[in-house]
Amino acid sequence: MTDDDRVFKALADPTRRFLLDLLFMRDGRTLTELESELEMSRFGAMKHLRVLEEANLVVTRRSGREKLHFLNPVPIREIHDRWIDKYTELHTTALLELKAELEDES
Amino acid sequence: MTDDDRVFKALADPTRRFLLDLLFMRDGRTLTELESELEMSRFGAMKHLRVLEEANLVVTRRSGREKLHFLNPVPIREIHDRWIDKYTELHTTALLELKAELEDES
DNA sequence: TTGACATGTGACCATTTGGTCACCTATCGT
DNA sequence: ACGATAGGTGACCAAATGGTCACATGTCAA
Repeated sequence: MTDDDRVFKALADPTRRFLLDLLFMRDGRTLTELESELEMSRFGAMKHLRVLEEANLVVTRRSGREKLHFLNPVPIREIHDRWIDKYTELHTTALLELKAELEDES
Repeated sequence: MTDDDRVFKALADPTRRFLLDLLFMRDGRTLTELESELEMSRFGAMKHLRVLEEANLVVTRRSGREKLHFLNPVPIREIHDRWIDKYTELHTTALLELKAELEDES
């Protein structure tokens, strides 16, 4: 399994994306705190966090019996750079802004 | 299935990422041309292209009996914007440049 | 030191996914 | 018209994935 395979497989699950959303809002949470936000057992949450950690999307630090989780944005940025050409980036941004405007109006 | 679920599931497979790489290099290819680059049957390739199209990562245009495929960068950009904070973006870019330098040296 | 708490492991099962095939429709060039 | 070419559908099977549980380890606080 390659590095980028791990990243994309990790992002493929909605629960794991939700965990990243939680950490994007506030970093440094424990497993127990994150698990309380999910609709599944602690074991399910732990399995998902492990996948995120192996993909390097989440980095952790131990503090006594607690394990703190932090979001790492680097792999996300690498996805962007893989398929967004520097020269078309401005164009893509303009399209996104147009889309946002249209959705605001509707 | 939500829009972003389709996008991430589509990106989860290495063959589909390779198809995006091919289209990133050169747009407007037919199914037959893309299939010739893969190690699988035409049906496999077609199934993958269909998934990419339903995720809006690839858009198509018919021309006679041929179907031309184009890369659409918008969903990729949306992934980036979901977890990369405008304020930390510069920092992340710096980290990536550092990483690239280290890999060049090794 | 003892009980409660935070985290970790391996086995297990239901569902989803990747890939192939037989067969079909539509369009091109002669 | 007709063979060759480009693309499309539904069924099918092996392998991977999401989730749970019984059980285990390490750490805190009184």
